[in-house]
Amino acid sequence: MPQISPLAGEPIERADAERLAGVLKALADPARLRLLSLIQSAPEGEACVCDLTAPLGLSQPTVSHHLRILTEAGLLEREKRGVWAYYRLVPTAIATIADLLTPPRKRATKKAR
Amino acid sequence: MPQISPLAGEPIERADAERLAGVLKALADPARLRLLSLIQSAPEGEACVCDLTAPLGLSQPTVSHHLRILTEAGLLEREKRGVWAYYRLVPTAIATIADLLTPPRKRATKKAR
DNA sequence: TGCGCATATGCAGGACAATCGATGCTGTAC
DNA sequence: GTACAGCATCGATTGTCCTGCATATGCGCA
Repeated sequence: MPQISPLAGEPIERADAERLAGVLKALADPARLRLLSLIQSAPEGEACVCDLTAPLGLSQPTVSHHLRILTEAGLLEREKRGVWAYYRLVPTAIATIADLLTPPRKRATKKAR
Repeated sequence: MPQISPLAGEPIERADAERLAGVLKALADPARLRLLSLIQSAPEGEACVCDLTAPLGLSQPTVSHHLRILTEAGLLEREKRGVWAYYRLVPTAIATIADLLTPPRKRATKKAR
């Protein structure tokens, strides 16, 4: 995931706005939010495509499509084991996004970049 | 802004996913992120449309359109003073979104709902 | 009352995205 | 080797979104 300056503080640059919007766009879909939630709450914190189509009520190609978008956004990582493809959350990816949205709370305001 | 259950914890409901995606979709646009940033960093924490068109490089109707979307998402509030319309951030709106994305960190993990 | 400015709305075109069926690819089992 | 299961990709369709132009609305001022 690229380095992005936070939303708070001085006015955000155009390029930063586009990068942040790109990641947020990956998040801004009901199916993808449910995918993240399902994977995160799965037994080992991982799930394969066949486990995800039924709960979502979407076709397998569509689920694959959404998983691809989440992976390219840096939110998921993929591991192929046998015929199955296991997806899991990239550890701090979502928290990083949340931090970019939230103005610095406790810490001293440091001007990044 | 409607009550939404957080992304972490047990699998998110379809309706919650749609609500959260709705707000995120309002955020997931470069022009709107820059609008939020510009307004937040403006002198009094507020700005009128005429202050925002030039920095964005977009037409006035387009800026009005984006401000409308942000307002309807509960992220901005509008106050009409004379011929001008002043927009400011809804105090904790963005932080609330960030909290929904972030799993509980310091606190004991309590399964919400 | 009439004019001008700041903003909002309607409309349309072009670009992008979600979805699915069909198909290709790659391991596994027999 | 052959058949099958899981997954990714392709192509097509449908819908949604961003943007600007034209226009309407509303307010202040002379």
